[in-house]
Amino acid sequence: MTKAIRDGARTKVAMREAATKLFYEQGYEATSLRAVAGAVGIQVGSLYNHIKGKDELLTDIMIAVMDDLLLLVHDAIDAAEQTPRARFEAAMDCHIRYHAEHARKVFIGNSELRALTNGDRKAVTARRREYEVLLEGLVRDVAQEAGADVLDEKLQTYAILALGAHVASWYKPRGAFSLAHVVDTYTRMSLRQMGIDE
Amino acid sequence: MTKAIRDGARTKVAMREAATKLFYEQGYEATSLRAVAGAVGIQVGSLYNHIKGKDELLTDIMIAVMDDLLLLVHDAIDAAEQTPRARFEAAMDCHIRYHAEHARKVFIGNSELRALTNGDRKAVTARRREYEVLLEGLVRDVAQEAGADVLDEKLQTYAILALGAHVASWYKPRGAFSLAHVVDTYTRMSLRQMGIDE
Amino acid sequence: MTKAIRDGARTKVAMREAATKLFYEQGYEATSLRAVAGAVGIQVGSLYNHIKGKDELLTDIMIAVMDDLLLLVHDAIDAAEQTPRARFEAAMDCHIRYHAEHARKVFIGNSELRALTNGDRKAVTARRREYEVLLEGLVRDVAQEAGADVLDEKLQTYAILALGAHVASWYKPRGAFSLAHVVDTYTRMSLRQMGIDE
Amino acid sequence: MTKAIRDGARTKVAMREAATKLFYEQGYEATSLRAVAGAVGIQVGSLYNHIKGKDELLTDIMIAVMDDLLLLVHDAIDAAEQTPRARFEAAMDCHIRYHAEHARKVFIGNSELRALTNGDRKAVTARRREYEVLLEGLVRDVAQEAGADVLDEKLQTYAILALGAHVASWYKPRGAFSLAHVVDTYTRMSLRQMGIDE
DNA sequence: CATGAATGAGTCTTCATTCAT
DNA sequence: AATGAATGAAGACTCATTCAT
Repeated sequence: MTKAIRDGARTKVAMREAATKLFYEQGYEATSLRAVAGAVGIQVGSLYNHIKGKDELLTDIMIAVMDDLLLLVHDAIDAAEQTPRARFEAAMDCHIRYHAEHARKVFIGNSELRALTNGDRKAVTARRREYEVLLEGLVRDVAQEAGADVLDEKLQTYAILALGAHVASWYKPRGAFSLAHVVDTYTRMSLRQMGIDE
Repeated sequence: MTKAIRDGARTKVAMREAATKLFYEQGYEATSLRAVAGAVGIQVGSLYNHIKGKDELLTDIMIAVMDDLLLLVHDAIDAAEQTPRARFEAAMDCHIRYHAEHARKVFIGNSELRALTNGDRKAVTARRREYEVLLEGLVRDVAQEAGADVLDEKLQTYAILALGAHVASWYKPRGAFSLAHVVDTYTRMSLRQMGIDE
Repeated sequence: MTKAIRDGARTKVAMREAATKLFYEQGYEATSLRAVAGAVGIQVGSLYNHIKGKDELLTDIMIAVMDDLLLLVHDAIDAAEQTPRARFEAAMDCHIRYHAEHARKVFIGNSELRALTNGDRKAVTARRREYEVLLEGLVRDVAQEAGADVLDEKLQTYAILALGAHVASWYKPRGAFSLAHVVDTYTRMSLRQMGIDE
Repeated sequence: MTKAIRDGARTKVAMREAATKLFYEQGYEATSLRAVAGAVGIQVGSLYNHIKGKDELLTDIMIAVMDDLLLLVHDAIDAAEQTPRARFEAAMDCHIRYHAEHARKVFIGNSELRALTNGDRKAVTARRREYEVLLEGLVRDVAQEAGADVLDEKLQTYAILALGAHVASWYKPRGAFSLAHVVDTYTRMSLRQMGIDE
């Protein structure tokens, strides 16, 4: 009866947040739009005033994550001192921190790729590939500067990506580890891994 | 007679394989029993002669993975020379190799935890915890023997677990990397990561 | 000011045209108001500034068709020489011509009767009955004048109505038959059918 | 709870009959599968044990009608004396009779063509075309034999098709006209229409 | 042990309609 | 007049599960 919120922008934001929470907790397929609508406080049909379909909700989250991540890491290395070492450390800080602080969105990004339609999947994987290339370049530069013998640049990069994904799967804000500790430890471990003395 | 029995057993195996393939490709929720039955070549209803419900299919896979992994790693370190270093390397070999060779099952194990019922989830996470403790012990021992300064034993163990999970997400038998290369590289990288010279 | 008024009227006309096109192509039930609004270039909600509901769109078309047809045939027979033969021929010309030239509206009138609400259906069927009675009178007169033996006046009238409906289902302006040819042929065939020499 | 009929064949027949009745009364689009299931006495989902989708219900009816009609008319002209006149009269009898006796199915066939998917529509229109060609041949033969001057063979055939469609739209078993009377009258009217004395 | 028919709850989506702005 | 956001009911279809044969 009462026509509730009546603010398109706010509704859309609420939808994104509800979807993020639910997709994280139950998975995309197991989350019904009923549940999303319920969390927002509107009727199911009303969702369609803001999206074309359920998949849009997922695609939006996944693309936004990668865009955010790319933007933030780029900003971080631009803001850092322009030495390979400083740039690498800035990137690692940003990488781990983002994966921890946005664990839910990142986790969705890592587990729901197959739920995307072909076109959307391409859009997401292109960004993931771009991120990978960015990190690989930083790995190469820092290793070269240090004269270090990286065993395999690509596998080394994968190891760093793996850390991010894993952090996103267990990090909790008030858990056993402080974010600073995790960031610091993983950055130093990665440098060691490349054969670079701290 | 024997034929009937043999067929029954064969059907169950086929079901497990079909379920593994489909859960890996589409996810548990997105996979219908109709699809499983279709892959096996029987009707949906017939599945219920072998399982109690859809979740049993998933639980079986996830528990079997952890049991296999625990068994194999235990066997590997038992068979190795009884030095911490040899035991750690044997475990790493087994860890990475298993994650690569059984990528589909492992991937399911990592992504479908939330689809399990409470009881089953506990059974699985208990085994995962057991595996983590096992690895952590090996990490501690090898570090102590080498007099190395591991930055954080738990985070170090997580990094190794992360490698396994990540390998399972991209490794393909006839891909760009040979299994031996991946195993060797990640083992050496992990030793370096702990501050141990090779 | 005048602009607003003019636009309002223009919108209503556009709505009727869009509805005619869509109801003809997809049927009343299969046509959504969204589609009508889209064809007009406005939002769905805006339609309700001009109509009370979807059914009004259909009723308007169907009643207008019958009113047009009645008016035109009446005019035609009034304008013709006042002999039964001339009046019948004038009516046939008008009948066939209208069904061909307004094929879409007529087709809607013939297929969507059951979509009308009871009251509206009565209004339409009353006019259809009136048209039938009008034709039947012309049939009777022309037969009597010619001393012809019409086999069954009602079935004869139905045959003429059938021709109209059928023409509306296949006639296309630039098709294989010219309108003049169709009109002429069907008029002569109808006379023959009644046993009247041409 | 009770698992009702349990006889696939009987259920399918009941579905077809229910669909015919409902599609005739309300139109294809306006008929819900709920209604069909209700008329059959099963749940909506159970319909899908017998059909792939709602459209199959419609397609089946429409194709069966044309197949029946073609078969019956062919049989009728084969069984008739082998003169053009006898063959034409046999066909007309069968044509009108079928349209009257199966008015509902025929009416569906004439009004729901646009509801079919492209492929199915082609299958149906091919049969309709075949029927038209069959009738046109009979028209030509009977006219030639009688030395009659048919004004336009195609339009003449259309007029006969129109009669069938129209009959199907008003004929009721216990209505004002006996079937024999309708058949006889329309046959004679059609002969007259072609300029053939009875 | 497999089948095919049934269930009933649930899915996403579309729709006509209302109404504050 | 037009918009955009909401409603609530209904739509077709899918699914896990049951069970008589």
